[in-house]
Amino acid sequence: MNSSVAVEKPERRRLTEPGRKTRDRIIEAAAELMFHHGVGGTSIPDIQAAARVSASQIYHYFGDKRGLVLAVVNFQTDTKLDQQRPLLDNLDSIDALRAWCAKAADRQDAMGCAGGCEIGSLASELAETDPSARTDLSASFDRWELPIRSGLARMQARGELSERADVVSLATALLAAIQGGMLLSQVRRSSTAYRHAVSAVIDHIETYVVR
Amino acid sequence: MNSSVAVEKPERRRLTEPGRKTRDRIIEAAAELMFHHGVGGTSIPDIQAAARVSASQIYHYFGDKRGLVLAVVNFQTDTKLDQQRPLLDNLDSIDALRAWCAKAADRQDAMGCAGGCEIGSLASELAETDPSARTDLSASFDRWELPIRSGLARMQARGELSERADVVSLATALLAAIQGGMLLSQVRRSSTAYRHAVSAVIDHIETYVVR
DNA sequence: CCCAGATTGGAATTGCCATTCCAGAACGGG
DNA sequence: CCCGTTCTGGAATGGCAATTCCAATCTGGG
Repeated sequence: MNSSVAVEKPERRRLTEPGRKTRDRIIEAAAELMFHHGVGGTSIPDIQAAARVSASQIYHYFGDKRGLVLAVVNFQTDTKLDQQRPLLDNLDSIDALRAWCAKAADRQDAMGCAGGCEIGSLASELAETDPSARTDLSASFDRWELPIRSGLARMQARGELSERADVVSLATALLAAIQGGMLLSQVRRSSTAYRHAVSAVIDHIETYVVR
Repeated sequence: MNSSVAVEKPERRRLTEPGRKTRDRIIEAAAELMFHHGVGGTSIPDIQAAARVSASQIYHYFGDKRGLVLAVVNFQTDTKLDQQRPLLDNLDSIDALRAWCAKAADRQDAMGCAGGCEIGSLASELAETDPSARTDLSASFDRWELPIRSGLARMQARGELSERADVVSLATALLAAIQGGMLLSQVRRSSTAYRHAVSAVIDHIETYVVR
C-alpha cells in the first residue's frame, strides 16, 4: 500500500559538512531575495550572486527552482514560528494575545511596514501556480494556527473562557486578521490597519472571558 | 502651484471607437490571465493570444507592461466594487453585513476557492515591486473600505450602534478579515476560514448594537 | 592512502519575453 | 474628399533566465 505511489523521498542524498553549509546559505539568500522581490522577481543568477555560489550548486541541491522555492517555504515557516516563540506557545490569556500581536506590529513598523508577511506573500504568489507549494503553505498556516487554538483551548479548559466560545473558529479568525491586517498595512505603509484588525478580534475573544 | 510637478496626465490620447473597444478587450483579457496566473506569470504574448491583438496594439495603448498592469488594477477595482453593489452601499444593518459576506463566500465556493481575491492578490504581488501600483491599490482598498464605514456610521447615527464603537477601526477590521480569510481559504481550498473570519468580526460589531 | 561519491566552476544551450520598428490600413474632422 | 492622426500586423532585436554539461576538485570512510 505504501509502495503504490512513492512518497517522493526514496533516498535522501548524503550531505557532507561543507555541503550542508552551502545548502543553507542558498536557502537563506533565496528567502531574503524572494521576500523583497517575490519569487517571480528573483532569478537564479540573483541568488547565485547573493549566496556566492555557482549555478551547478543550486541545481545540485534543489533540482530546479521549484525545489528551491519549496525549501524556502519551509525555511520561512520554521524561521517565522521560531522567532515568535516563546510567546507563541503561551497564548493562554488576553494579555498574552495582545502582547504577541503588539510585538508583530512593532516589528512591522520597524521595517517601514514594507514586505508584509513572509508566509502570506509566498502563499498569495504560489497558491495558484505551484500545487506542492500550496500544500506546504497550507501546512504552514496550520502550524501557525495550532498554538493559537491551543492557548484558547487551555483558557477554556481552565474555565476562563465561556463554553460558548468556538476556539477553532476564533483561532482561524485571529490568524486571518493577522494576514489581512498585514496585507492592508503593507499596501498602506502604516501598521494602523494591522493593529485595528487584531484588536477587533481579540476584543471579540475577550467578550467570551468568564469573570 | 499646480504647474510645478505635472500630475502625469498632461494629454489624454484621443480614442476612436474601435480603439476603445480593443483597449477594453486587452484589459479584460489581461485581468483574467493575471487573476489566474499572477502578473509575473502572464506574458505579453499570452495576452496577445487571449485578446486577439498584436503586440503593437498593447504598446500603443499602454506604453509598457507596467502601464497595462496599472490599468488592470483599476479595472479590477471597478469591477469588484460594481459586482458587490447594491449590497455594498447598504451595509447599515448586521443582517446586511452578514448577507454581503455570505454572498462572497458562496461565490468563492462556486469557483472551488481558487484564485483568492482579485485585488488582494494584485496587492500582494505588486506592493513591493511597483510603487505606482501600490499607490493605486491603496486607493482601491480605501474605496472598498469606505462603504463599510459609511454603513456602520449610519447605524451609529441612527442610534443602533453604541457611541463607543469606533466605526473606522471596525470597518478596517472587517476588510482585513475578508482579505485574510480569502487568503487562508485560497490556500486551504475551503471557504471555512473566510466564513469564520468574517463571522468573528461581525459578531464583534454586533456586540455594539443597542437594543 | 585511495576511491566512490559529493561538491564546485563556468561556459554553453535553448527558449522565451519585453520591447521596438516600420509600413500599411482605417478613421474622422474640416 | 483629404490629410493628419489613430490603429494594426508582423517581423526583428537584444537580453536574460532556467537549465544542462563536463571536467576538475574535495571529502570521508575503509
